[in-house]
Amino acid sequence: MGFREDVKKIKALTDENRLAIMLALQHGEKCGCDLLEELNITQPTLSHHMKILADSGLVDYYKEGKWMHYSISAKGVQEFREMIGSYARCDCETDESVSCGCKDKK
Amino acid sequence: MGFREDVKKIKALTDENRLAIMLALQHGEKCGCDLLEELNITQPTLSHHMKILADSGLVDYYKEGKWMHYSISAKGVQEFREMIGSYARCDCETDESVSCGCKDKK
DNA sequence: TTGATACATTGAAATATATCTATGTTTAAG
DNA sequence: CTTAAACATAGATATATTTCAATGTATCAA
Repeated sequence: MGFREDVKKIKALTDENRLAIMLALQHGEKCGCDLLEELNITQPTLSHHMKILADSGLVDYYKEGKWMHYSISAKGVQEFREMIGSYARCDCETDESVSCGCKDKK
Repeated sequence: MGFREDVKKIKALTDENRLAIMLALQHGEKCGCDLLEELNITQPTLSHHMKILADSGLVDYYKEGKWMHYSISAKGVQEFREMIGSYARCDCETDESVSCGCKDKK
């Protein structure tokens, strides 16, 4: 099973700075220097985090002159949420034959 | 902001064994000894992982005699997915005024 | 009470991660 | 060609995480 790849993608969101970056990109594209001003971290640390977010597919980017432009990847986000859903789900919702007791807790 | 707590919850799913456990619980409640037979890990390691999953709220449990019974928490899963959605999302979907370019990539 | 089963806790070792300083690369302006 | 800005890479350090062996606790059966 491809757990390793999924773990790698989920780890993209297990850092406070990377969560802050996701929120910072929520309203549109930004360059690294913009992000640097919002996050109390050094430039190499930002570079490290952006590489992880880009590798995960959650963030798109392109280079323009000296600037790296980052943005949320709608496709990456959708795939990410579907992947999360494959683990964080409850079959009770759709399958009457299972008996994990979820319905009792609603 | 409460990034720290969210990071802690997301970390619940950043381990191959814990993902395997979530799948193993997908079709209903199981005890620790059942899970032990499916996962090539020792009992203390399973205990460690179950504590993390339980703390995250994704997994419910109750003790019955010698056995610990574990199951997916429908409520926990729903809250988890909503939390993930607050970071892994794209405002383009619902807000025409933003310009992160998501639409172009669909 | 004794022994066995299920599970938790402790402590140690190996590995992974986040962060910084220092330095390198690329681009553009003067 | 120089310089400065934006970003990447390398190396070091501190911290976190995973895992296991050893041990402790609780429950139940004989």
